[in-house]
Amino acid sequence: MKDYQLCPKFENAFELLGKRWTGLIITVLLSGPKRFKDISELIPSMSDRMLSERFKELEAAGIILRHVYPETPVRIEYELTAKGKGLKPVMEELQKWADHH
Amino acid sequence: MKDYQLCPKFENAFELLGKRWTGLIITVLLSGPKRFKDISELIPSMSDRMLSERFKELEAAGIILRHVYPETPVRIEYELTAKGKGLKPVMEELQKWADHH
DNA sequence: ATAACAACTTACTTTATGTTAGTATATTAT
DNA sequence: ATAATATACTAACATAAAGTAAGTTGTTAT
Repeated sequence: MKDYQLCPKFENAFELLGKRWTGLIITVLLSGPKRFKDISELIPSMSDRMLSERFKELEAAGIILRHVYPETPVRIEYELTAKGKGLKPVMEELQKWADHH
Repeated sequence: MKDYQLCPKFENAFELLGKRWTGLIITVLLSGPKRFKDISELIPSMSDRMLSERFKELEAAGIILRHVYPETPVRIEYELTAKGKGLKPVMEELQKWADHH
């Protein structure tokens, strides 16, 4: 029964979300811009190394923006782009599912 | 701005979907029960080894069922449980997102 | 007896992730 | 002046996950 065909865009989406931590990082950012340390504390089981790597991937994918505020100490915030915010309904449905099952 | 708290159920959801191939396998199964070879052909970049491993994880998580039909050659089908089918809205939202961005 | 087929499994290599320690820059404390 | 603190990382190394290719099992077909 091979009645289904995967679409490349959908497969691409999973190359991102199918990586560990990516979904949680995006979810946390849906509540507003955050600093490195904030996210690190909200997802304590994730290492700094992974957060740093995921930030770079998400920025390259156009899902987050990196803002540098030259205060002292320097403040760097990560914020979802429109593309990133577009994932909100996905996360909401997933939250519903997680609650039910 | 630490105004967000992750819920454990949601984190669990990402322990599954945050693994490579899991999302695609579930998506393919949303169109109906499939055999090992069917899925393997629908997702050609995935190895048999991974499909086998993911099937076991998904079965253990109560997301798919394994049916054995003692024909010759034996037919084995994998089918989503109610819990598995519950992910349909998630995948639909993700598909929408993938189309727009 | 040999080949063909589905559904895997095994052994080995490569990549991803985890762990711990360290760097750069600036301010504050002693 | 020196040490301590803070943020935002990076580097080096170890372990776990995933990729690759070949092999196994059980059955039917030739």
